[in-house]
Amino acid sequence: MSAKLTKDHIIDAADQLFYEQGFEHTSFSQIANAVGISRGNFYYHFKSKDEILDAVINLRLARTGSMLEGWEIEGATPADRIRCFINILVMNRAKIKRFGCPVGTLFAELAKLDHPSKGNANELFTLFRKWLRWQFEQLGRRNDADALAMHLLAASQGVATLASAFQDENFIRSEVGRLTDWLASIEGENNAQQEVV
Amino acid sequence: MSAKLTKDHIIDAADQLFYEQGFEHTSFSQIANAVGISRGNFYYHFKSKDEILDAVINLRLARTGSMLEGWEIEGATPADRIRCFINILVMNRAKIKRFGCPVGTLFAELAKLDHPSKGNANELFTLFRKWLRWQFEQLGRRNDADALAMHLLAASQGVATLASAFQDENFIRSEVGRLTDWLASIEGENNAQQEVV
DNA sequence: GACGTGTTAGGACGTCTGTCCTATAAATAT
DNA sequence: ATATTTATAGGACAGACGTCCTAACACGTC
Repeated sequence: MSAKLTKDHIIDAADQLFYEQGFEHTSFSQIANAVGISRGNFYYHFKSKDEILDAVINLRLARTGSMLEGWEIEGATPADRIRCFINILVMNRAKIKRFGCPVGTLFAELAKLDHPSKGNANELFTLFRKWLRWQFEQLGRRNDADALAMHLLAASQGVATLASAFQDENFIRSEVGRLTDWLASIEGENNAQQEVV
Repeated sequence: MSAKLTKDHIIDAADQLFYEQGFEHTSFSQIANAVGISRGNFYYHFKSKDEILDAVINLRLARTGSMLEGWEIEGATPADRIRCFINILVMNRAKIKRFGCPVGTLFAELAKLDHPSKGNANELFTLFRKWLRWQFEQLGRRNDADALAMHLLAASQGVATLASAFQDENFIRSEVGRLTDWLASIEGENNAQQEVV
């Protein structure tokens, strides 16, 4: 098998296991079993477990970037694009219920470990934050776009945490409803302002 | 030293270390060092690490219960009591920034480990949920008290997560402002309703 | 067919973990 | 003062971990 393929398989398997079990709780043996290679083969592809973690984070960053680009095309208006973000809570509700938010839970773990890659993991949050800020700016909220982005990010993190704690998918739906209404009210305010101007 | 005291010291030290480093990442050696006893002495007080975890959770449950009882006395109105809850975000902002919310991060870790004590840890959330629900009921929101309680819980979890991720205490302050306004609007609605009736 | 590079399997190494045993010291009761 | 319970220290134990070495396989190229 080509090295590139095996390496990608390792990263994919690690990505999933880190999400479901956490980084520290996942062992080389488990990843090796998932990929179907021997434990000793890792050193050829990665010098350490931390290198795998970095690769996983980079993978997630790339995938997140693609997703955001996709929404840029999919959503006609800034509000539509923000709704894409809000709706991932519903789309991924089953996994969120079981394992929480991939971004939030990874960061929380690395923060407790005070792990060197904590900063890299944080880039995932930053990616969403900047994208959302940009959308709110386009929506006409230039003064408080960042605050709105942070508020929305925090709301989605909270929803994911509680949905997981109480094993409640309906809570996701109802809070997504709230957020959608909140966004609509912002949209309305802005349109009203534009009409006035 | 009396057994009771040593046991309490162990639980206290474990409580702190579990919060700062996580449950799995904290070893017996670390707890022993913190307390100033030998590693081998644990077995006399606790049969396993999981037993220490349960003791820590019970300690947190007891402390949380006392805190809620205190707010019951401290706050004159239901809204005042809910404001006590909102304000712990500001009170504990330094620790939240460094280690996140003690309730949320512990649950997230145990959920990933699929640990038997996951349910016990969840009781911490339930304690807050029921107390908040009761306050919203007293505030006159009998129909949606639980939804409001969940919403407020989720909001505080999200604030804690992002404050930790972005190392931003100001974000805690601004979101607490938002939540206080939100609560005031609920209070206002309810008073208006009462005036109508 | 021999060669060299890229890739893999298997296992050794030292370290750390939670668990558990046993001997000793301290405290209490008789 | 002696006996008995309570509490502690120290270390043994097996297992798991991440790391790393080495031999062998698969592959094109000469």
